[in-house]
Amino acid sequence: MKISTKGRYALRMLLDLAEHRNEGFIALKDIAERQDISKKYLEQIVPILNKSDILVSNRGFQGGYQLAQEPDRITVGEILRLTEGSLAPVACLASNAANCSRSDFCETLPVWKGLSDVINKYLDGITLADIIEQYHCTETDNYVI
Amino acid sequence: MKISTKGRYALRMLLDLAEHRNEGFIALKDIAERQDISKKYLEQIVPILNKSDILVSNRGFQGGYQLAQEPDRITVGEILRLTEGSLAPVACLASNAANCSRSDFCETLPVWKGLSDVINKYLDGITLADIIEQYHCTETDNYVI
DNA sequence: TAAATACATATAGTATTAGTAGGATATCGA
DNA sequence: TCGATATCCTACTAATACTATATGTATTTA
Repeated sequence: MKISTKGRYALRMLLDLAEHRNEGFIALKDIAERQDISKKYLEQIVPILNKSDILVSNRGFQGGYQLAQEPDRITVGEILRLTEGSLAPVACLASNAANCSRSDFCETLPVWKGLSDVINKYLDGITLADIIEQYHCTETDNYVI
Repeated sequence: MKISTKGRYALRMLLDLAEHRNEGFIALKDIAERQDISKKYLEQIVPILNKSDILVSNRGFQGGYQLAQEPDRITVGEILRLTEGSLAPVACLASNAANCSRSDFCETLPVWKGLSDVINKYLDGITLADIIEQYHCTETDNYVI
């Protein structure tokens, strides 16, 4: 029941982009250095994000990445669903799930369904802008739905 | 971000015990057959639960397992924390976590902390009795906090 | 053209998951 | 006491996922 490095690094990368969003295209090299993440590994994560319209990229000299939307329009749920594949806590609830033979009489399915809803609802309620704002606040409370 | 078979099977085993709690000690063999889970694999999961006071076991002829508490006293959160090790969505929040060097200035930590709280709160709000009651209801809504 | 950068693909070690398998040990009923 | 039944213990294994590293190609701008 863990978020993988793919999801965590993607979030940190996009946060980094959000905080430098007035500096033109940001090279992956800079993000990798600031966040202390292998650039090569980030290169593997970027295409996942690039398929959606979260990122805009520019190749060549002084190329790099920019956010395609304002930080208050990008939610953590959106990022993690892309990178983790699915936020469903059991395979039978994932969008690409083969139909489980037990699903018709499974007592536990509603529990997992409810858990999935709670997780998605919480993460969809947090934007990149929320995280940055909270970080520069003295307030250290958690996010609430 | 998945609950493993250990946690899912443990929950189904305890639900089975809850539903047969007036029949004395229940043999693992019977649970394994009813739930269609390998008995040998269940034998591996049981000791984890047996360390806490969720289960009472009886060896020998006509031995087996019983719930040590009423089904409305046993929560899903309790079961899953035992079998999954921890329900923390990131390693640095697990109880046995080595201190992460980034934790002092990590922007994302509050997000994970909040997610962890939401998950634990939801799962601690559901008991075995809740699941059984809901299953025998026509109502198919999800659990709510 | 040269340098910097994104993009693509292949490889690989390590850890975790999800079991199997076999036997040892304890306990109960007859 | 004996044997049946059941829990308990310890390895072993195949498959998969995780977490990268390595190498090379395409593209852009100065």
